[in-house]
Amino acid sequence: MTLHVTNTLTGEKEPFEPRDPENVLLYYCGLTVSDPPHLGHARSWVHVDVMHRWLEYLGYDVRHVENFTDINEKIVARVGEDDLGEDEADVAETYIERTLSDMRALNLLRAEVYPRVSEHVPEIVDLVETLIEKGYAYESNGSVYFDVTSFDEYGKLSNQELEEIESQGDPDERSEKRNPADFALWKAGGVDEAAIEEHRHEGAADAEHACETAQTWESPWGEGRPGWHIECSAMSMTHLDETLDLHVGGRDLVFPHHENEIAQSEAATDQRFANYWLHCELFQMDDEKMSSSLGNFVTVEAGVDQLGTNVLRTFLTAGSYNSKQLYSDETIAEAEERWDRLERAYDAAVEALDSPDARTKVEDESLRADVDEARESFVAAMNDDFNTREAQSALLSVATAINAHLEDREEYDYRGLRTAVETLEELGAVLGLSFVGETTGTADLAGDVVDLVLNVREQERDAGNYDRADQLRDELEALGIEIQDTDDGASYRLPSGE
RNA sequence: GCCAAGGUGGCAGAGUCCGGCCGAACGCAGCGGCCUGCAGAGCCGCCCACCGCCGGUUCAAAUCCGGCCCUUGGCUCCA
Repeated sequence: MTLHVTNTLTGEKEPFEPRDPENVLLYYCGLTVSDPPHLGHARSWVHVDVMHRWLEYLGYDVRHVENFTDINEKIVARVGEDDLGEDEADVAETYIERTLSDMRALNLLRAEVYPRVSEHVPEIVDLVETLIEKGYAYESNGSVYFDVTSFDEYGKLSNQELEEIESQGDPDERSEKRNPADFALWKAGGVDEAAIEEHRHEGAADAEHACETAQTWESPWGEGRPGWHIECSAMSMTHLDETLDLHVGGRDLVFPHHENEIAQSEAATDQRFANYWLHCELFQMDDEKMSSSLGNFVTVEAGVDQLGTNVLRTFLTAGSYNSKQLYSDETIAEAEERWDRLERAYDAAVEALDSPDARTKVEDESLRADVDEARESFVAAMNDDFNTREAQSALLSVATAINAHLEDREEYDYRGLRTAVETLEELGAVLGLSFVGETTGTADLAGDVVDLVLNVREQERDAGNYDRADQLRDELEALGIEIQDTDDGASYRLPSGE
């Protein structure tokens, strides 16, 4: 059973074969840092992170590169707003820091490099020059455009015919372009004020001033700024190779961004740009996608604060990366239940392992068989195009096996439980779920205080003062502390997230 | 208009590539039982699906083929 992935280029699910059997080159189209990251971004990040973790689990070394687009009109438009910064670079830096901190909060593995467009202008210029020399691009009024008619396979990723694309070109720019579908590799001059005006928020600097803060670079065609698409080609070639194994990004980038990346890269190198194109589907709000431009987003920061990393990651992987996912209070609540169920079973197993009864030689065949089976189905699910929903199901069935084993039992199967716990830890880690929370000093203290209250409650219960006992339980629950009475005393769970 | 993805139980969401083990997973909600002072958690069991519509292929179709309807995304701001 080997890994299979759905390749947008072919529309087929194919066996994954990296060029080098030991190393995988993974490029992820990162953010334009003009807004705080939202849960839609987090969904893609987490899925890419799970891909990265699974590839490592399979034994590959993963070289993972993820860019930041820090040159963009939308960034310029925010100059002066709040404390974002006084020029384009400041604003970008503010959001890059914010993004990296959000990524840490989501427990993402770090990429090897986070290249920035602003640091790769020379490479971009080189690439553009190559394209001009090879006859794929032309200069016009100080700007450089890619001539789509020169690249026979233009449209192969998004499955469109060139004439269809041509008819949709922006009429305002036709004058400079040979073909309306041609796209800019290099844009002459500074930033267009009108473009800034369009994206300005309240409180931002006026458009004229903002434009003045935007950086321009020298080039063979005069002062100017790089076009949007060329950056990813330049950066992925710089930090990885001319041919990538996996190129991942949001579904909304298929056209024009990825289509153009293919055209300019393959034209320049005569090599296939990426062997596998994977696209993450978007969040579905009521009847539209979540996006920065629609303003209907929840920030990653708010999501982590509200739900905690584990619940959030459970939510974000509750559907396959390449299927749309419904974003609603109900679907979030469901993810919370799924995670809680996992965590409760895990905690119960760990607790049982600590008890003296666990040292027996009882063997529970069905526990062991269920855990083995769960592991197999987890592996099969992940190998089948990173099916995280199925993988979660496998984890949940380990939880059920643990609970069933613990039910009405005097003696435990130590080895069986041990395996179950290790399986949850190991496979959970593939999804970035962490059962062993960091116990901070304050959490320990809180635990001690809760124990104290529970002791008092226990005395009240023994005395038959159930009203008083229930009151204490209600008050603890009002604080988010969940109480469970068991045969040997009450246990509790502190609120998750912290 | 063109391109792409999808329409599966009350909800959510796998399964569709490679037709039979799908008598449709996992979870939530609901119901019954056990446990319990009560509650929760948990266990066992159950309910709910003619798998968008119509036609075809086949011994056999949610899965393959054809047509239709609907939804969503993209069509140069987008993860």
